[in-house]
Amino acid sequence: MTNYKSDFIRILSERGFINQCTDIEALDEKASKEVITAYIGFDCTATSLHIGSLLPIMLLRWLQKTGHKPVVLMGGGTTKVGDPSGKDTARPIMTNEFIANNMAGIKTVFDKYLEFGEGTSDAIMVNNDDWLSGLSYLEFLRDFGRHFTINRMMSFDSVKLRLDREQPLTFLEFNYMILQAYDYYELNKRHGLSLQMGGSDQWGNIINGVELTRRVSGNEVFGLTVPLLTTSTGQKMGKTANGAIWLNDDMLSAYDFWQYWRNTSDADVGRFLKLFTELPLDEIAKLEALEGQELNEAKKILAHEVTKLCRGEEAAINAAETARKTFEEGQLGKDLPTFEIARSELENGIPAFDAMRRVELAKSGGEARRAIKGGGARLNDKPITDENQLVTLSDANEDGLIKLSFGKKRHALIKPV
RNA sequence: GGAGGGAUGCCUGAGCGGCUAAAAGGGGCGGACUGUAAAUCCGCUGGCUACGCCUACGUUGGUUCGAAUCCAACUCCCUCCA
Repeated sequence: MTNYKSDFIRILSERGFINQCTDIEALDEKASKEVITAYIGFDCTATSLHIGSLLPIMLLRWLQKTGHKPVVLMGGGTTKVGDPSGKDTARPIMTNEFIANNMAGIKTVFDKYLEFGEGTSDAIMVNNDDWLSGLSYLEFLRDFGRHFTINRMMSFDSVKLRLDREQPLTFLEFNYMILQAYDYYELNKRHGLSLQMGGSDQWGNIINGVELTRRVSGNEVFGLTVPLLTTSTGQKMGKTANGAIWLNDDMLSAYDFWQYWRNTSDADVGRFLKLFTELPLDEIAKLEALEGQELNEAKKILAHEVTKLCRGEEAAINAAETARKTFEEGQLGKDLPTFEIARSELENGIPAFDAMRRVELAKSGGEARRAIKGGGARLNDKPITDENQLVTLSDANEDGLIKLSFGKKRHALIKPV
């Protein structure tokens, strides 16, 4: 490993953030001498980002921590087009209202990771719709279109993937990379940005921007990507039986968020501690060295640290406590998802399969029935043997709660009201 | 504009008149084993209070006792020709 001069590049390198960089030595040199302003773009395709975006966010956080200036680019304009990178079908066109709504949801998460303001290393947020929507087609083609050759565009992975698989790539999507490249030029001009970062799937888009900026304005700017994270089992991160692991708390409870990290595979613990927490490396090295069952302690620390950043310390502590009660003491943790059901209804009894569905452990009655048949459903920790078995008020424990479980890890409570 | 090929469940991909809620693999979920891990083995994988019913094989009609399978039109895609 090379000895980097700047804190920024050195830390990224030590922690495993760097996948590719246009010119790491020159960037390091620059970062060691002056405050660099760097940005990452975020698509507005959903009302919240999920943990797939956490790595880029941590990147911005380290940037700020090492004295540089982060710029969060909301893709309000580019989301109207849709990034074809890594996708083998076009995404449906999203309405402007939908995009605006998504952007509002996504914005909230950044306050937790970055300091916004007017100071030299304070973060700012910009929206590329501000300059993209007003572009005049013909002028844009003459000023910027001439810098792109089709020959070269065809050689990018995002394009090749579609062509190789004989999937259609519309002209709309084909233009995405040009718009993103233009973003870089525009941000360099407006705010003096000299570094664009992103996931490794953005490499092609990023170097297009680097080149466009150099050709049009003659400025040397940089690009840097983080690895596309997969778990050691080769899965993309962030999917579970319940859905995606969202960053926004109204989309996923802190308990479920905590649990996701607690369930990290052994082989991933060290890597994730380096990437997703800010613990010192020597401490991580100790945790990583734990073996067998003891590694579970490292997973709890991982879960705590990540949850603390994203959801706050109190939420992290509560989640840990609920998990401890649920798994280590076999009791009921108060953060388990709780559903209110009318007393009168419970007096008559609700069939077990229906109760499973009502507390959202199963998506359908059929799924609940299958779980029961397969021996994976439990009422107050006792296996449910008959799918029509009634859940009644008499199943409530001393605190007046009824516990239903789907598998060993997913639990929910019924509160009679 | 002309000629051919294609569209199947979360994905890949068989089926080409009844035995097909649709082979096989992947993924996912559950169980056993464990450490709330991995690997391995086993089961499940459209909906419905359910030995039955309903919706499904691009869309809409048609042929037939019966269609994912045959016919027609349409939509979208691919390849070749102009």
